[in-house]
Amino acid sequence: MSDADPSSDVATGDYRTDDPDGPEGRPTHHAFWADAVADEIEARDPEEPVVIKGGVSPSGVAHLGNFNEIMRGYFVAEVLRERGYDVRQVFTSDDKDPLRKLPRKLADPDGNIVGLGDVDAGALGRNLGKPYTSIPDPFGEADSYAAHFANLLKADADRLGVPVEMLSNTDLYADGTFDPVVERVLSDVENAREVLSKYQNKVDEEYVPFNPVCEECGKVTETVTDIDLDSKTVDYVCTDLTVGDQTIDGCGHEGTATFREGKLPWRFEWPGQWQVLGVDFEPFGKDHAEGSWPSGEDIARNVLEIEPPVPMTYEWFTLNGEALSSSAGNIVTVPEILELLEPEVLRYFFSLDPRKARNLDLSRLDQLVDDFDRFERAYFGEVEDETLTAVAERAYPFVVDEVREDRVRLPYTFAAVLGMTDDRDLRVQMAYNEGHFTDETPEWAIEEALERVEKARAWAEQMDNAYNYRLQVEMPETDFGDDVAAALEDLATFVEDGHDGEEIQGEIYETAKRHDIDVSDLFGAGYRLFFDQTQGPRLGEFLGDLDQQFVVKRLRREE
RNA sequence: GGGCCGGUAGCUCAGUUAGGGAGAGCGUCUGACUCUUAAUCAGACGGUCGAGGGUUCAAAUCCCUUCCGGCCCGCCA
Repeated sequence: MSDADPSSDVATGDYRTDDPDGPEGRPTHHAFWADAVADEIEARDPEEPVVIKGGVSPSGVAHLGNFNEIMRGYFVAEVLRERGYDVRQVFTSDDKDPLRKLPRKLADPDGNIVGLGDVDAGALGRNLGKPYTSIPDPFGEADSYAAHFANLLKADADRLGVPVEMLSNTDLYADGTFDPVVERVLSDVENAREVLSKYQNKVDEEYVPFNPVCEECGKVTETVTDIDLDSKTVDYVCTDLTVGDQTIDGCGHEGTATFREGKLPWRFEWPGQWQVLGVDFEPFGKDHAEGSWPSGEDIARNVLEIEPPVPMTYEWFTLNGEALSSSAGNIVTVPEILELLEPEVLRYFFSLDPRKARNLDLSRLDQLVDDFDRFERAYFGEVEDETLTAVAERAYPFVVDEVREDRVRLPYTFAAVLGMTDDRDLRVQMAYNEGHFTDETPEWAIEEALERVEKARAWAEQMDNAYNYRLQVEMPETDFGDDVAAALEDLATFVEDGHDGEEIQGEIYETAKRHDIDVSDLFGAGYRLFFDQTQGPRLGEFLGDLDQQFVVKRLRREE
């Protein structure tokens, strides 16, 4: 590609494999995007282990969007492993970056979002400008602010069953891993300037692409006054750091730093990671597609003289129709979403085409789960949809921990109905009655299916939606007319005589007719008695599943 | 202003590489089940494929123009 041209055929997210040397002489079509990416990596004949990287700057909250960095790479890693490659998936925490401004929200060690007011904000404020790894963990548990954040991400990756190796940029500088890159950039500083200046206006003849950490105040500095390649040190002045419209004061100290006591600016650091880690593939958000990627590619080739990794741009997704924003509170974390659905459903979400911006609508999680269930059935050949089946055949095994055909999925909204009662036996019975379980269903499948009930129940409660009904253990307050009361008594007798749910459902209509009351009034009375609401699930069949004596007593309004 | 990506049914999306029948699920409506009440079953409705033009025997798909949304084009990451 043209060096000055920021557009790139690969960075656009167009990952068709188009290898002119391919034996077929034309692109191979893949149903699953990760296969196409894997083709591209394979075509480069990579050394093993193949390295797949992701990375972010530790911001304070590990939200679902950050997970693109891990999950997109995960699918490519799995495809390559299946093809017989040894694959190493790494995640770099860009933790030598300075804290530039106070985060408005943080995640506590359990992943819960808390405000700045819940921690010592003053202590954080005094650390502005220092590397994240030099700042104490606001929650006092991890080694540093950066470590706290990295722990959260690692825990989330574990929850999703993704084996990823966490790497600290700070460590990579400290242990000398980055030495060759820093030496290269600083020994060829004019060329480095020239390349970067195509992308950044601020690069002038004074610009030195290295930011020493001030030995006096600990802040990341920007003013290098001299480079000594022989002793591998730079001289610097700790000047003010401008961040947007804010200024972080420098201490004015003049000192000398080794190549390990500072950091490269991001535009060099990223390609530097590719070099020292031997990165073969890296997904990145669309914000990088037209900024860092073109410059990174250029720097890799023309400053470091390495081949950049296969890139892939992923679209951002929105949450409930709005951009993810921790400051605006429009955020969801992995632990939060795992309260509402199973890990495999979340993995499925990330297996979808990365080019498409997707909206994660929590109020319609049932749709996502239904889609997953259908995807799963397609894998087992139970869906008449060739396209979906083709994708499922490739992607499904990477989405679930284990492929097991006997698995039972209760439809999510049905699971929400089961969640109206805490009685496990009742839940199982209702699922039997609906044919989701049979005598053939293994016990483990029942156990796993029931886990979705807890998720769907949490969803119904959090969304306070049409499934948020609770079977009332205590008798609700009622105020029925004589005719309704008489009808309820009739119904109680009917139930007492022993009838199944279907019969009870029919009898509700009959009883209402006999007593010359509106059917809706009788249903309303039933919903009041059992749910303390004006509506609810299909009443007769629900009652048929409950304990008979309980139903009879409740209909008679006895405690 | 320039560039990149996206726009297909009410919702969520597949289909766009390599031109040929406009699709799925959910929702909605109707009906069935002794039954207006969210878990069953059947059927139907529903889209000028963002818009306009071009190429073609044939365009959601290729080309041009254009509208809308997101992102990049300061610094930083």
